Amino acid sequence: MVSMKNVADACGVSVATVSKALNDHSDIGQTTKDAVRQKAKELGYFANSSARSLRTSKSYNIGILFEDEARSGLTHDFFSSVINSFKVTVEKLGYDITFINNRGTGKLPMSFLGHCKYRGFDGVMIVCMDMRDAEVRELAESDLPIVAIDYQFKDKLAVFSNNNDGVHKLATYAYEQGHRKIAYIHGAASHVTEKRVDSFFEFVKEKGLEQDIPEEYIRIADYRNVDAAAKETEALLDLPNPPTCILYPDDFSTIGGINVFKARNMRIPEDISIAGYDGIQIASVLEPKLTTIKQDTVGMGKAAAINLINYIENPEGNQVMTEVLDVTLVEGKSLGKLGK
Amino acid sequence: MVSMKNVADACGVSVATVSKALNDHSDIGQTTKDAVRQKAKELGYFANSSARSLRTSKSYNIGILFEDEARSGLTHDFFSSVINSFKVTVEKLGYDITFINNRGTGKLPMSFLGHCKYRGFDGVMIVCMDMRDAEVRELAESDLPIVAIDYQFKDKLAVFSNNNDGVHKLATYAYEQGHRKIAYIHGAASHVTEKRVDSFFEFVKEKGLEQDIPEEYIRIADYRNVDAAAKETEALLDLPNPPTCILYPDDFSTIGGINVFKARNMRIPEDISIAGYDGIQIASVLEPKLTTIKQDTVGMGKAAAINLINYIENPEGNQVMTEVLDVTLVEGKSLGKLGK
DNA sequence: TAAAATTACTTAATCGATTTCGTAAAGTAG
DNA sequence: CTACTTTACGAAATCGATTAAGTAATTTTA
Repeated sequence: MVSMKNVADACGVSVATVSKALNDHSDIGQTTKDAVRQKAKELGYFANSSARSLRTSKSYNIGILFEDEARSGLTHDFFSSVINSFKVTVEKLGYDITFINNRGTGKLPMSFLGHCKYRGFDGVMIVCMDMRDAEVRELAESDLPIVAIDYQFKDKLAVFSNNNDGVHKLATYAYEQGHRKIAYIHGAASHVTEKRVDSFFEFVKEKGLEQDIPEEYIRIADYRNVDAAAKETEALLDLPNPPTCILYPDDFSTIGGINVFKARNMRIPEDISIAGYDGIQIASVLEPKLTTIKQDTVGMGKAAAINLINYIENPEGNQVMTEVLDVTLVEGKSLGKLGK
Repeated sequence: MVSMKNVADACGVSVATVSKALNDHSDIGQTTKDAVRQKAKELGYFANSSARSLRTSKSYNIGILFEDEARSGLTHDFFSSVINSFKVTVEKLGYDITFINNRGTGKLPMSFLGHCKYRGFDGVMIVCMDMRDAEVRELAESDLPIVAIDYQFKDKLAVFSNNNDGVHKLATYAYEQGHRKIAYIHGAASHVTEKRVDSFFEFVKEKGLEQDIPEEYIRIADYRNVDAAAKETEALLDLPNPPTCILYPDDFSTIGGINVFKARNMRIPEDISIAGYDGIQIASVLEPKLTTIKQDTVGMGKAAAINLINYIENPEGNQVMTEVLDVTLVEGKSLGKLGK
């Protein structure tokens, strides 16, 4: 391995000079800098991050804590999009990303926090975890700079998608299209789900739809679970007084509904109106084009990255601790005017 | 920061003893080991990977080189599934993963190889890159342990999905269902695409279908591009002598075809038969269920991880340098018997 | 019982880069 | 021509952990 020592020897200068030359310090002459850089390239010198961060306590590495309950891992549209945007942004800012796990490195087991300390991450992004998990809490209560997605830890950074607004906007849109009998199949219990459901009930109260929307209209199906969505759709359609519009937990889940409608020879949106949530690619290619709420995943990843790194590099400054990103209603063709 | 020094002082032993105690060396007494571990936990000691790898030249960290031409990044079903499986497996084996980039760490720019040397990765997985890129070549020609997905670098490990077999199997299945006029919309040029197309022509020759399958039946549409697939589908249907069966570049692309058929009131598989490729989740939830070739993404990621780490830890041993994973035909309902 | 072996540590060098402090040489001012 | 700056570099400590080599104390062997 070629080290600064080798370059120094080859140039006839000291290691200190090589270090300063490569890092462009002001107290090294231009001639020397050029010579050192030239030789470094010639010898195939590469800096050593271990040595550097050992000395400086700066790793230029961000940990990502990401574990999907459904174990779909990185194949989860929403989260992988956020993560990808986060990755691109931190890389642009000169940082790398490494995934956090609690399996331990080498042979020794290690908690999430232990892993972060071990790797010396400058900061951490937490996304899509069971936030009540003991190890996650331990991490969140540590002194590390942390940004969480769709969750607020005490005194930590957070980036939210406007979940209240999303469902409210969607339901209101359905209302404006003339729908009153609006059913909502929401995802499995979580902080995000809670907010969405609350916001749906707020909409109901706001429009005085307590009579139109009975309890049976509110159902639950795991996120991204087509079969579960299909099952709940059947149940809704079999009600004596079925809804005219169904809101699904997410875009993917609508496929479950669509299959049921097809089997029953129901047309969208003539016989039944539906809407998804997320605004992932599939929403725009289904026929009819899905009406949905697009979450700004790219914006979320980017904001998380920028706010986190700003916090890391400037811990005293005025920080954006919490950022809420707007969602947008994507008007497809799946939610039509009632009676049209 | 709590270091071994602190633990050593608190225990009244030397730093060496602490190190050995924590690493379970045989020349430390059980009493001392217990005491040291106890104190370490008490003081909140965490090992320091920088110090460790500086000393041992072992990082227990694997670099992943992953850049999608289409810039869909981690949201790409196939690749993200391979990566996820790779991640899970290496973590089980005590390694972390970090993404490689060439934006440089800190402030200095850095090539892919430079980045790998800088971080001291023990090995690298290359997936889904333009393998002819100069920087990729530089990396692939280095002395680093490398495993590539669906590509063979000289003297490096590789894991393939059986691309020849896949298309051949699928086309043959269509043939057995009575189809002769089989069109193939293949993906954009790449090593993988080449293999698949070759294998299709092999099938044509094998069955003597040169007359049935004219040149116009072979078309090109970017992978995962619904619009492009739709366009090519239209073109195929508008031929004076249209095909009875269309093979698409991937599962997602079939949606483009499905939309076209819907618009033309054509039923699947009664009026037209189709098949996808990949076997991602969406294939199993579409109606009708898609006939497709399932690639063993989980197996690929796992094999890549196991072979790479085996190579790293045992460079002299007998290595599995190249592994080809079988694909399986998933019989859906989208490719039917002709004339039935 | 003396010699040999085993046990349980410690000492000190080392990995590669950064950084504070120091200093010789050259330049500038008075 | 002397005194003060400025420029350009070097010496050495340091970050935290590992490990070869050494050593004292204890146990075993002959």
